[in-house]
Parts: sequence; C-alpha cells; structure tokens
Amino acid sequence: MVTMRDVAHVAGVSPKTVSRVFRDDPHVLPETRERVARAMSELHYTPNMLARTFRDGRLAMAAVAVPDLADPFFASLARAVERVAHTEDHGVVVASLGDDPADEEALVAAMLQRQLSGLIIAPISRDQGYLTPWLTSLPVVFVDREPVGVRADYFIEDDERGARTAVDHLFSQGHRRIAVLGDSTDVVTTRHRLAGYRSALADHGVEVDDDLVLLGDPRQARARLHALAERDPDVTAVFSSNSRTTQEVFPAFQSELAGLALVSFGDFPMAAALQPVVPVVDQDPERLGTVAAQRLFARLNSPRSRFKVRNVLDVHLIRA
Amino acid sequence: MVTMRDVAHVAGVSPKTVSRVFRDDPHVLPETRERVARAMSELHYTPNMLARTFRDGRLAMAAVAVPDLADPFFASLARAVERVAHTEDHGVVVASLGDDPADEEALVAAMLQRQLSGLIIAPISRDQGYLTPWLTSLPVVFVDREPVGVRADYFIEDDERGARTAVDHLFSQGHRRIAVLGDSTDVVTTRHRLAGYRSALADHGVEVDDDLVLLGDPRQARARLHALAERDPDVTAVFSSNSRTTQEVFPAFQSELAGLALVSFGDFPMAAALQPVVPVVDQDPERLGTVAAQRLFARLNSPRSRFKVRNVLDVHLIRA
DNA sequence: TTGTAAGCGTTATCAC
DNA sequence: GTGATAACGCTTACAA
Repeated sequence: MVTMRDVAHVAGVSPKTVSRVFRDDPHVLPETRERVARAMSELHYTPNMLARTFRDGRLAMAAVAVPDLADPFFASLARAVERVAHTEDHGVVVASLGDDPADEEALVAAMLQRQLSGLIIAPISRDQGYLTPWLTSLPVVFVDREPVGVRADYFIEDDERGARTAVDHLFSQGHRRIAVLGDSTDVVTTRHRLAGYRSALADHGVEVDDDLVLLGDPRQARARLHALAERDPDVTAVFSSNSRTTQEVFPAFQSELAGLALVSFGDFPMAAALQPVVPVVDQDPERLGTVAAQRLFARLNSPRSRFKVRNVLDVHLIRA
Repeated sequence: MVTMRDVAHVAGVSPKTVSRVFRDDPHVLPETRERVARAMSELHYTPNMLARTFRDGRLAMAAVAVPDLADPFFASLARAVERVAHTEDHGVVVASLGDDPADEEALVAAMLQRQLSGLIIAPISRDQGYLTPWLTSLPVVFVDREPVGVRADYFIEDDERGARTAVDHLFSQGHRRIAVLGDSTDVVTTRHRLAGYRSALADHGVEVDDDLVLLGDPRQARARLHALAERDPDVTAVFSSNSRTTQEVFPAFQSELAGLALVSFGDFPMAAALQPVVPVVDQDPERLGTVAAQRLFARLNSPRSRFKVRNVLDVHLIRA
C-alpha cells in the first residue's frame, strides 16, 4: 500500500506537506503542491480512510437497523437514508434485525462497536433501554417505531389515527364485524394500530371481540385468517395492520376469502394493480428515511442544538 | 471514551494484559483475568474496533453496490449478502449506483477508499476497467451482471437462454409480432436478453424489426409501449426484459393494452396475485446474493485457492 | 505470566 | 511555507 510517507519521499517533502496538499490547505507553495501532486498520481496514492477516521475516532458511516432489508418498506427507507448520507460524505451500514426480539441488542451492539457516527433504527424488541449507554457517544434516531425505555429522537407515523381511519372506512361501507391482523405486540406500532382499531370500534358502538384479533408471525397470517373465517362466517371485513401481513394474506381474498373486504396499514409494491382493490394507509418510507437521516446529521453537525424529539408524520388513506 | 489504558490502570496491570484478557489469550492467571474483567465491566469498556481494524488495515465490512437498493430484487440480494457476512463477523455497507453510468466509478471508489474487505457489485456502466487497480487489494465479486473490462468472479443468470425461453413461450401461444422492452444497453444483461429475444425470433423464422425494440429509462417504458401499440396494432405480445420495467408497464395491460400478452424476465413482489397472469423468468436474488457472498469470503479466507470465475445460474419460466 | 517498545497512516501542534 | 514530533487505541514482537 502506498502511504503518505512514500509520496513524501518521492516528492522530497515531509508527510505533513503531502497531507496539506491532499486537504487543500492553502499554506503550500504552488510549486511544492505541483511536485506533490505529481508524486501522488505517479504512485497511485489512495488515502487510507481508516487511518484518517481512526484519528478522529469516528468512521464516516451511519448505521441503519431495520427488521428486514428485503421488506420493500425498509428497503426504501434505507435507500433514502443512503441518499442523505451520501451528501454528507458518509457511507451506510445496514443490518436486518430479523424475527427474534432477543437478537436485537446483540446485533445493534455489534454495529455500534465499529464506531459508526450514528444509528437509525426501527426496532423489533419491546425495550431499547440497552441503547442508553451508547447515547453519549453517538446520535440515535428511531424511525417507524418509537423508542421504549430510552429517550431519543423519533420519526413515526400517526399509527393510532391511521388505523382508526382505516377501520372507519370499513364501517362506512357497512361492515360491523371486522377482524384485525397484526405482527407481534412486541412491536410498538402493532400496539398503537390495535388501539386505533379498538377506538374505531368504540366510536361505532361495537364491542371488541378478542377472537377477531389475530396477531403473530406474518407467515402464519393467512392460515389464521382462514381459520377465523371458517369458525366465524359473520366476519365481513379485515384490517391488516402492516403491509407485510397484507402481502401474505392478499391472495386469500382472491380465492377462499373472496367477498371479504380488506384495508391495509402500509402500501406495498404493485398494490395499485391488484384486484380486488385494497385501500391502504400510505406511510411513505422514503420520506421517513429522509427526515430521520437529516436529523441524524443535524445532530452530528451541531451537537449543541436542540431538536424536537417526537415527530409524527401524517398518514392518509389512499385508493379508498 | 474508555480505553484499554484506563482498564489497565484500574486493574493495576499493563494494557497488553487487558488485551490478552479480551482476546481470551490463555497466558493469563485466572486471578489477573478476574481482576481485569471486573475493571472492564466497571468502566463499561468497549473495544475500539476502529483501532483494532486499523492495525490490520482492513475494516470487517463488505461493500454491496447495486443499481438501486429500493428495487426489491437488489434489496433481497443485499439481504442475503448480509446474512452470510454476519456469519463471518462482517458488516455490510450498501451503495445504490443510481441511473447514471457516469457516476458509478466515483461511487465505487468512494466506498473502496474506506478499506473495506471486499466488494459485491451489480454494475450499471459499460466498463468496469477502473476496478483493475483495486483487485490487488480486495476481492471483487460481480452479481447479476458480468464484468466488462476487468477479470473478476461473477455469478449471473443465463440471460440469453432465459430470454429465449420467455419469447419461445409467446410463440407457443401463437404470437408472431412481439415487442421487447429493456433497460439501457449500457447494462450487459440487457444486451444478453436482447440477444436471446433475437435468437428466439430467428428460431421461428421471424425477422427482427427494430421498431419493436424499446429501450431506455424504465420510467418511460409505459409511454413508449403505448406509442408503439398505437402505431403498430399488429403487435400482440410483449417481452419485458427486466422486472423494474415490467412493474412500470403492467398497469397498462389492465387498461389501454388489455388483450396483449406479457412475459417478464425477473419476478417481482405480488406478481403471482396479478390479473392478467404474467409468466416470469425467475431469478432468485436470494440465491445470487448468497453464493456471491460465500465466494467473497472464500476468497478472503483462502487467498491462494483457485475458484471458478464464471458462474451461471439456471433460470426457469414460472407461472406460464 | 506479564510488561515494554514500536508501529499501523494520518493529522494537530508547534517550532522553524 | 514547511517540517519534526506526538498522538489516536490497539496488537505484535521481544524482554523480563
């Protein structure tokens, strides 16, 4: 590997001068600069970022931790973060947290040990208290899901309101017996959206029937829903509280559950082209990722400024 | 930040001993080890990975460069890489290359300057010759798109064969005047799939009409196709040579192009639930990412072994 | 078993 | 305007 030393040697100057040339320090004679520049290109010098960032203790990379990078929602979110990070000369390290809340802490710790400059996270566990010690050394911004057990910036959608809107829509179509599908209640958004479902029911004077509340692993959602429809033919509509689950169950609405109505919290690819039409509460992961990343860099670039910790983005029902 | 020095001081030993304890070096008295361990946890010591990796010149991170992380195909691929990297105690840095081939080199260079341990790339430019100098310092594996202008491992699908199969399928349904949609020909897969289209036509004694070849930005694909249908009503079928484009144009087949047949190279989310049914050549990004990452780490872990450079994965037409 | 010294590539400080 | 020196945190010789 070619180092500054090598360049300095060839150019007949000190390493420090090479450094100066590289950093465009004005305190270098044009002639010297020229000589150094020539040596650099002759030797194909590439600066060792690792050494540089080691000096100031911080890798120019932001971490993004999401449940699953392969989920289009989180992929878009990560892409948006990447875009912002790029304008700040930062790279982006990604980590998928997976299914098991118990793994979250270890995965996140593994990332943070690498002295990244900041973390954007959509957690899967019930409590992120383990992050508290890290907060002194790097900014953390939550996205999509608010922090529990730790105080940090967060950018979320109005889950309860969105869910209520979605369920209201079903009521407006005349449905009264409405099932709800959701992820694990470890996930805080599931709890909020469930609350929205409940309050919509309350608004319409319908009592919550726990038998209509189907939670857990999205991969089993279709089976669970199918079983419900069998034992309870009065159910006429379903509120799916996240897009992952919606994608799992949708095909059922084209076959064994044809005729039932479906609304979804969270849009997903090709949703607009589906028959039957699925109204969705649109979340805009792009925007979520962008604002979260902007906040991260705002924190990094002006550590003493104050910012609004809680940030709730509006959501809208589309294709209704 | 708490350093080894601090821990050493508290434990009353030298930094080296702390290092030994941390690395589970057997040459430490149980008693000493105990004392150091206590000091570490008292001080909440976290090792500075940056310093450690700086020493051996290599960050424990693999780079993944793809056209667009928000594209479900590449998101799945990246997710698979992440899974493998994780078992090797490596992080994953992602970069979306975007639309403009001219940006590729700079974006990739920016990543590699960070002394990452390896690169997995699905390039967008016509020539990756710029990578040659990097090959001495880190392994590079191409995915989905073979390298041009540089010799490196690559894992691709059988593009030409897949395309031929897709177009054959249209012929078998009686179609003779078949349009083809594609990305820019800067992308090597587009060229291969176009070749597959041409040879399928040749097999069936149909001459290629350049007017039926619609290439360029996927976002304009629907408009281009619409215009073609207007001026050439004899076209009865369309081969879309990548999933991005297919997703753009699909809605047209539900409205202004209803009745035309469509086959796609590349599956996409919810495709199975669409009406009309779209047969697709399935690519399995998951598998592609997995094998590419495995190769990357194989190269890293046994630098002197020899491997097969060219690796072509089979593709199959599904939902036909 | 434990400690000392040196160095990884870069840059800040402070001379000259 | 330029250079010597030290330092970032850790680890690998090599000593003790």
